[in-house]
Amino acid sequence: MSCIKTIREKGLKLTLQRQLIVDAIHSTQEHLTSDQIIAYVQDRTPGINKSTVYRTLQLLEEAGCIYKSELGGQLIYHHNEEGHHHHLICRKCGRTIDCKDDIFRQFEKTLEDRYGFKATFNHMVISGLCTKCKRLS
Amino acid sequence: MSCIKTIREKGLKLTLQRQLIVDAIHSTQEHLTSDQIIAYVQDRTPGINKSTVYRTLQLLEEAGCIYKSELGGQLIYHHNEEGHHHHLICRKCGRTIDCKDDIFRQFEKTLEDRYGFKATFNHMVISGLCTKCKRLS
DNA sequence: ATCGGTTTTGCGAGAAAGTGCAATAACTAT
DNA sequence: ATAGTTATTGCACTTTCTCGCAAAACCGAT
Repeated sequence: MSCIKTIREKGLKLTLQRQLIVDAIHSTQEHLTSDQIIAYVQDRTPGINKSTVYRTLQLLEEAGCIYKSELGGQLIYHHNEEGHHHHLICRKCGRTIDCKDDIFRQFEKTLEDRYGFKATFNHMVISGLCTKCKRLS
Repeated sequence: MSCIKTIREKGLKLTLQRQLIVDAIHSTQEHLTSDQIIAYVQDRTPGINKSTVYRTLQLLEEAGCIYKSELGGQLIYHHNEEGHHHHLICRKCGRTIDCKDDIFRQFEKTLEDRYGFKATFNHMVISGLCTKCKRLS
Protein backbone atom coordinates (compact mmCIF):
# COMPACT_ATOMS: atom_id res chain seq x y z
CA MET A 1 0.00 0.00 0.00
CA SER A 2 2.90 2.33 -0.67
CA CYS A 3 0.97 3.75 -3.62
CA ILE A 4 -0.26 6.61 -1.45
CA LYS A 5 3.33 7.36 -0.50
CA THR A 6 4.41 7.21 -4.14
CA ILE A 7 1.62 9.60 -5.12
CA ARG A 8 2.78 12.09 -2.48
CA GLU A 9 6.44 11.74 -3.42
CA LYS A 10 5.67 12.47 -7.05
CA GLY A 11 3.99 15.72 -6.00
CA LEU A 12 0.61 14.39 -7.05
CA LYS A 13 -2.49 15.23 -5.07
CA LEU A 14 -4.16 12.69 -2.88
CA THR A 15 -7.86 12.86 -3.57
CA LEU A 16 -10.69 10.68 -2.28
CA GLN A 17 -11.07 9.34 -5.82
CA ARG A 18 -7.47 8.20 -5.94
CA GLN A 19 -7.64 6.65 -2.50
CA LEU A 20 -10.70 4.63 -3.49
CA ILE A 21 -9.08 3.41 -6.68
CA VAL A 22 -5.94 2.37 -4.81
CA ASP A 23 -8.22 0.62 -2.28
CA ALA A 24 -10.01 -1.25 -5.06
CA ILE A 25 -6.73 -2.48 -6.54
CA HIS A 26 -5.54 -3.67 -3.14
CA SER A 27 -8.85 -5.26 -2.14
CA THR A 28 -7.92 -8.50 -3.92
CA GLN A 29 -5.03 -10.63 -5.08
CA GLU A 30 -6.84 -11.21 -8.37
CA HIS A 31 -6.81 -9.04 -11.44
CA LEU A 32 -9.63 -6.52 -11.85
CA THR A 33 -11.25 -5.22 -14.99
CA SER A 34 -11.93 -1.50 -15.34
CA ASP A 35 -15.62 -2.31 -14.87
CA GLN A 36 -14.99 -3.86 -11.49
CA ILE A 37 -12.87 -0.94 -10.36
CA ILE A 38 -15.50 1.57 -11.48
CA ALA A 39 -18.19 -0.41 -9.63
CA TYR A 40 -16.10 -0.58 -6.44
CA VAL A 41 -15.44 3.14 -6.47
CA GLN A 42 -18.95 4.27 -7.41
CA ASP A 43 -20.42 1.89 -4.85
CA ARG A 44 -18.62 3.71 -2.06
CA THR A 45 -18.92 7.23 -3.43
CA PRO A 46 -21.58 7.64 -6.09
CA GLY A 47 -20.94 10.26 -8.73
CA ILE A 48 -17.30 9.53 -9.36
CA ASN A 49 -16.75 9.72 -13.06
CA LYS A 50 -15.49 6.86 -15.21
CA SER A 51 -12.97 9.14 -16.91
CA THR A 52 -11.42 9.82 -13.53
CA VAL A 53 -11.00 6.11 -12.97
CA TYR A 54 -9.43 5.56 -16.39
CA ARG A 55 -7.09 8.51 -15.92
CA THR A 56 -6.10 7.45 -12.42
CA LEU A 57 -5.39 3.90 -13.55
CA GLN A 58 -3.11 5.28 -16.26
CA LEU A 59 -1.43 7.54 -13.74
CA LEU A 60 -0.90 4.74 -11.23
CA GLU A 61 0.51 2.59 -14.01
CA GLU A 62 2.99 5.28 -15.03
CA ALA A 63 3.94 5.76 -11.38
CA GLY A 64 4.68 2.03 -11.19
CA CYS A 65 2.05 1.37 -8.54
CA ILE A 66 -0.07 -0.93 -10.66
CA TYR A 67 0.22 -2.62 -14.00
CA LYS A 68 -2.11 -3.33 -16.83
CA SER A 69 -2.29 -6.60 -18.72
CA GLU A 70 -4.45 -8.07 -21.39
CA LEU A 71 -6.36 -11.30 -21.08
CA GLY A 72 -8.87 -12.47 -23.63
CA GLY A 73 -9.16 -9.03 -25.19
CA GLN A 74 -9.92 -7.43 -21.82
CA LEU A 75 -7.65 -5.03 -20.01
CA ILE A 76 -7.02 -6.11 -16.42
CA TYR A 77 -5.31 -4.35 -13.56
CA HIS A 78 -3.23 -5.56 -10.64
CA HIS A 79 -1.12 -3.98 -7.92
CA ASN A 80 2.61 -4.12 -8.36
CA GLU A 81 4.59 -6.15 -5.87
CA GLU A 82 8.27 -6.90 -5.58
CA GLY A 83 9.18 -10.43 -6.65
CA HIS A 84 5.84 -11.27 -8.20
CA HIS A 85 6.20 -10.11 -11.73
CA HIS A 86 4.20 -12.53 -13.83
CA HIS A 87 0.89 -14.30 -13.44
CA LEU A 88 -0.55 -17.58 -14.55
CA ILE A 89 -4.33 -17.50 -14.80
CA CYS A 90 -6.36 -20.67 -15.03
CA ARG A 91 -8.93 -20.31 -17.76
CA LYS A 92 -11.23 -22.78 -16.01
CA CYS A 93 -11.32 -21.76 -12.34
CA GLY A 94 -9.88 -18.28 -12.80
CA ARG A 95 -7.27 -18.73 -10.08
CA THR A 96 -4.17 -16.56 -10.29
CA ILE A 97 -0.72 -17.99 -9.62
CA ASP A 98 2.03 -15.45 -9.10
CA CYS A 99 5.39 -16.36 -10.49
CA LYS A 100 8.90 -15.09 -10.25
CA ASP A 101 10.61 -12.75 -12.64
CA ASP A 102 13.26 -15.27 -13.66
CA ILE A 103 10.75 -17.64 -15.23
CA PHE A 104 11.46 -16.05 -18.62
CA ARG A 105 15.25 -16.07 -18.27
CA GLN A 106 15.80 -19.29 -20.25
CA PHE A 107 13.18 -18.36 -22.84
CA GLU A 108 14.74 -14.96 -23.40
CA LYS A 109 18.05 -16.66 -24.07
CA THR A 110 16.45 -18.99 -26.62
CA LEU A 111 14.98 -16.04 -28.52
CA GLU A 112 18.31 -14.22 -28.44
CA ASP A 113 20.23 -17.29 -29.64
CA ARG A 114 17.84 -18.30 -32.38
CA TYR A 115 16.64 -14.94 -33.67
CA GLY A 116 19.03 -12.34 -32.19
CA PHE A 117 15.93 -10.82 -30.65
CA LYS A 118 16.08 -9.11 -27.26
CA ALA A 119 12.64 -9.66 -25.79
CA THR A 120 11.39 -7.90 -22.69
CA PHE A 121 8.68 -9.48 -20.64
CA ASN A 122 6.88 -7.19 -18.24
CA HIS A 123 4.09 -8.43 -16.05
CA MET A 124 3.03 -11.14 -18.41
CA VAL A 125 -0.31 -12.80 -17.88
CA ILE A 126 -0.33 -16.34 -19.18
CA SER A 127 -3.52 -18.27 -19.78
CA GLY A 128 -3.76 -22.02 -19.25
CA LEU A 129 -4.86 -24.73 -16.83
CA CYS A 130 -3.84 -25.05 -13.16
CA THR A 131 -2.87 -28.37 -11.56
CA LYS A 132 -6.41 -29.17 -10.38
CA CYS A 133 -8.29 -28.22 -13.52
CA LYS A 134 -5.69 -29.92 -15.68
CA ARG A 135 -6.36 -33.20 -13.90
CA LEU A 136 -10.13 -32.91 -14.34
CA SER A 137 -10.07 -32.27 -18.07
CA MET B 1 -4.70 -17.15 -50.08
CA SER B 2 -6.76 -20.23 -49.33
CA CYS B 3 -9.11 -18.08 -47.25
CA ILE B 4 -11.45 -17.76 -50.21
CA LYS B 5 -11.50 -21.54 -50.52
CA THR B 6 -12.16 -21.92 -46.79
CA ILE B 7 -15.03 -19.44 -47.00
CA ARG B 8 -16.63 -21.43 -49.82
CA GLU B 9 -16.08 -24.74 -48.07
CA LYS B 10 -17.79 -23.50 -44.95
CA GLY B 11 -20.86 -22.59 -47.02
CA LEU B 12 -20.25 -18.90 -46.45
CA LYS B 13 -20.92 -16.42 -49.18
CA LEU B 14 -18.15 -14.75 -51.08
CA THR B 15 -18.94 -11.05 -51.19
CA LEU B 16 -16.88 -8.16 -52.51
CA GLN B 17 -16.50 -6.95 -48.93
CA ARG B 18 -15.01 -10.24 -47.81
CA GLN B 19 -12.65 -10.40 -50.78
CA LEU B 20 -11.34 -6.93 -50.01
CA ILE B 21 -10.80 -7.75 -46.36
CA VAL B 22 -8.93 -10.94 -47.28
CA ASP B 23 -6.90 -8.85 -49.76
CA ALA B 24 -6.01 -6.34 -47.07
CA ILE B 25 -4.81 -9.04 -44.69
CA HIS B 26 -2.67 -10.59 -47.43
CA SER B 27 -1.30 -7.30 -48.73
CA THR B 28 1.48 -7.34 -46.14
CA GLN B 29 3.59 -9.58 -43.95
CA GLU B 30 3.11 -7.14 -41.09
CA HIS B 31 0.27 -7.00 -38.62
CA LEU B 32 -2.59 -4.63 -39.37
CA THR B 33 -4.83 -2.70 -37.02
CA SER B 34 -8.58 -2.58 -37.64
CA ASP B 35 -8.11 1.05 -38.69
CA GLN B 36 -5.72 0.08 -41.44
CA ILE B 37 -7.98 -2.67 -42.69
CA ILE B 38 -11.00 -0.36 -42.71
CA ALA B 39 -8.97 2.26 -44.62
CA TYR B 40 -7.74 -0.29 -47.19
CA VAL B 41 -11.24 -1.56 -47.84
CA GLN B 42 -13.00 1.82 -47.94
CA ASP B 43 -10.26 3.20 -50.16
CA ARG B 44 -11.08 0.66 -52.84
CA THR B 45 -14.85 0.61 -52.36
CA PRO B 46 -16.23 3.58 -50.48
CA GLY B 47 -19.33 2.99 -48.40
CA ILE B 48 -18.33 -0.32 -46.89
CA ASN B 49 -19.39 -0.23 -43.29
CA LYS B 50 -17.07 -0.60 -40.34
CA SER B 51 -19.39 -3.13 -38.73
CA THR B 52 -18.97 -5.34 -41.76
CA VAL B 53 -15.21 -5.22 -41.40
CA TYR B 54 -15.32 -6.05 -37.70
CA ARG B 55 -17.78 -8.88 -38.32
CA THR B 56 -15.74 -10.29 -41.18
CA LEU B 57 -12.54 -10.19 -39.15
CA GLN B 58 -14.26 -12.15 -36.41
CA LEU B 59 -15.60 -14.61 -38.94
CA LEU B 60 -12.20 -15.08 -40.59
CA GLU B 61 -10.67 -15.60 -37.17
CA GLU B 62 -13.22 -18.27 -36.27
CA ALA B 63 -12.62 -19.93 -39.64
CA GLY B 64 -8.92 -20.04 -38.82
CA CYS B 65 -7.92 -17.83 -41.77
CA ILE B 66 -6.49 -15.02 -39.69
CA TYR B 67 -5.65 -14.43 -36.09
CA LYS B 68 -5.94 -11.54 -33.73
CA SER B 69 -3.28 -10.49 -31.24
CA GLU B 70 -2.77 -7.65 -28.84
CA LEU B 71 0.20 -5.33 -28.85
CA GLY B 72 0.39 -2.25 -26.70
CA GLY B 73 -3.32 -2.32 -25.99
CA GLN B 74 -4.13 -2.43 -29.72
CA LEU B 75 -5.73 -5.33 -31.50
CA ILE B 76 -3.77 -6.40 -34.54
CA TYR B 77 -4.57 -8.86 -37.31
CA HIS B 78 -2.42 -11.18 -39.38
CA HIS B 79 -3.02 -13.97 -41.87
CA ASN B 80 -2.52 -17.48 -40.62
CA GLU B 81 0.29 -19.50 -42.16
CA GLU B 82 1.54 -22.99 -41.51
CA GLY B 83 4.74 -23.12 -39.49
CA HIS B 84 4.76 -19.45 -38.55
CA HIS B 85 2.83 -19.34 -35.36
CA HIS B 86 4.44 -16.63 -33.30
CA HIS B 87 5.84 -13.19 -34.04
CA LEU B 88 8.60 -11.04 -32.64
CA ILE B 89 7.96 -7.35 -33.23
CA CYS B 90 10.74 -4.81 -32.83
CA ARG B 91 9.45 -1.88 -30.83
CA LYS B 92 11.95 0.43 -32.51
CA CYS B 93 11.77 -0.32 -36.25
CA GLY B 94 8.47 -2.20 -36.15
CA ARG B 95 9.84 -5.15 -38.12
CA THR B 96 8.10 -8.49 -37.68
CA ILE B 97 10.06 -11.70 -37.31
CA ASP B 98 8.08 -14.91 -37.73
CA CYS B 99 9.08 -17.75 -35.49
CA LYS B 100 8.33 -21.41 -35.21
CA ASP B 101 5.73 -23.01 -33.02
CA ASP B 102 8.26 -24.99 -31.00
CA ILE B 103 9.88 -21.86 -29.55
CA PHE B 104 7.68 -22.19 -26.46
CA ARG B 105 8.26 -25.93 -25.97
CA GLN B 106 11.00 -25.55 -23.34
CA PHE B 107 9.22 -22.68 -21.61
CA GLU B 108 5.98 -24.65 -21.36
CA LYS B 109 7.92 -27.44 -19.69
CA THR B 110 9.43 -25.03 -17.15
CA LEU B 111 5.96 -23.74 -16.19
CA GLU B 112 4.65 -27.27 -15.86
CA ASP B 113 7.61 -28.39 -13.72
CA ARG B 114 7.69 -25.36 -11.46
CA TYR B 115 4.00 -24.54 -11.09
CA GLY B 116 2.12 -27.54 -12.45
CA PHE B 117 0.57 -25.10 -14.89
CA LYS B 118 -0.32 -26.19 -18.43
CA ALA B 119 0.08 -23.04 -20.51
CA THR B 120 -1.08 -22.75 -24.09
CA PHE B 121 0.53 -20.24 -26.37
CA ASN B 122 -1.36 -19.34 -29.50
CA HIS B 123 -0.07 -16.80 -31.97
CA MET B 124 1.92 -14.89 -29.42
CA VAL B 125 3.23 -11.47 -30.32
CA ILE B 126 6.37 -10.63 -28.40
CA SER B 127 7.72 -7.10 -28.15
CA GLY B 128 11.44 -6.34 -27.99
CA LEU B 129 14.46 -5.26 -30.02
CA CYS B 130 15.69 -6.85 -33.24
CA THR B 131 19.38 -7.54 -33.94
CA LYS B 132 19.98 -4.20 -35.69
CA CYS B 133 18.12 -1.96 -33.25
CA LYS B 134 19.61 -3.80 -30.28
CA ARG B 135 23.10 -2.94 -31.54
CA LEU B 136 22.23 0.75 -31.96
CA SER B 137 20.79 1.26 -28.51
C1' DA C 1 -31.38 -16.36 -67.02
C1' DT C 2 -34.48 -16.30 -63.19
C1' DC C 3 -36.38 -17.43 -58.73
C1' DG C 4 -36.32 -18.17 -53.89
C1' DG C 5 -34.24 -19.19 -49.56
C1' DT C 6 -30.64 -17.85 -46.75
C1' DT C 7 -26.78 -14.91 -45.66
C1' DT C 8 -24.81 -10.68 -45.47
C1' DT C 9 -24.78 -5.80 -45.45
C1' DG C 10 -25.55 -1.09 -43.96
C1' DC C 11 -27.76 1.66 -40.80
C1' DG C 12 -28.90 3.42 -36.38
C1' DA C 13 -28.21 2.92 -31.64
C1' DG C 14 -25.31 1.85 -27.77
C1' DA C 15 -21.40 0.27 -24.63
C1' DA C 16 -16.45 0.94 -23.46
C1' DA C 17 -12.56 3.75 -23.33
C1' DG C 18 -10.21 8.08 -23.97
C1' DT C 19 -9.68 13.49 -24.41
C1' DG C 20 -10.10 18.79 -23.99
C1' DC C 21 -11.70 22.25 -21.14
C1' DA C 22 -13.78 25.05 -17.53
C1' DA C 23 -14.94 24.59 -12.65
C1' DT C 24 -13.36 22.72 -8.40
C1' DA C 25 -10.40 20.90 -4.87
C1' DA C 26 -5.76 20.05 -2.85
C1' DC C 27 -1.52 21.60 -1.15
C1' DT C 28 2.01 25.39 -0.04
C1' DA C 29 3.45 29.41 1.91
C1' DT C 30 2.10 32.96 4.58
C1' DA D 1 -6.72 29.75 9.07
C1' DT D 2 -6.48 31.85 4.52
C1' DA D 3 -5.23 32.91 -0.15
C1' DG D 4 -3.10 31.66 -4.32
C1' DT D 5 -1.21 28.38 -7.44
C1' DT D 6 -1.56 24.24 -9.68
C1' DA D 7 -3.43 19.67 -10.27
C1' DT D 8 -7.63 17.14 -10.69
C1' DT D 9 -12.38 16.38 -11.54
C1' DG D 10 -16.73 16.11 -13.98
C1' DC D 11 -18.90 17.10 -18.11
C1' DA D 12 -19.64 16.64 -22.80
C1' DC D 13 -17.80 14.80 -26.78
C1' DT D 14 -14.99 11.57 -29.74
C1' DT D 15 -13.31 7.13 -31.00
C1' DT D 16 -13.47 2.17 -31.22
C1' DC D 17 -16.11 -1.71 -31.33
C1' DT D 18 -20.74 -4.33 -31.05
C1' DC D 19 -25.61 -5.53 -31.97
C1' DG D 20 -30.56 -5.89 -33.87
C1' DC D 21 -33.10 -5.40 -37.82
C1' DA D 22 -34.87 -4.46 -42.48
C1' DA D 23 -33.09 -4.24 -47.20
C1' DA D 24 -30.01 -6.13 -50.49
C1' DA D 25 -26.87 -9.55 -52.38
C1' DC D 26 -25.34 -14.20 -53.06
C1' DC D 27 -25.76 -18.86 -54.82
C1' DG D 28 -27.98 -23.26 -55.95
C1' DA D 29 -31.89 -25.20 -58.26
C1' DT D 30 -34.82 -24.74 -61.91
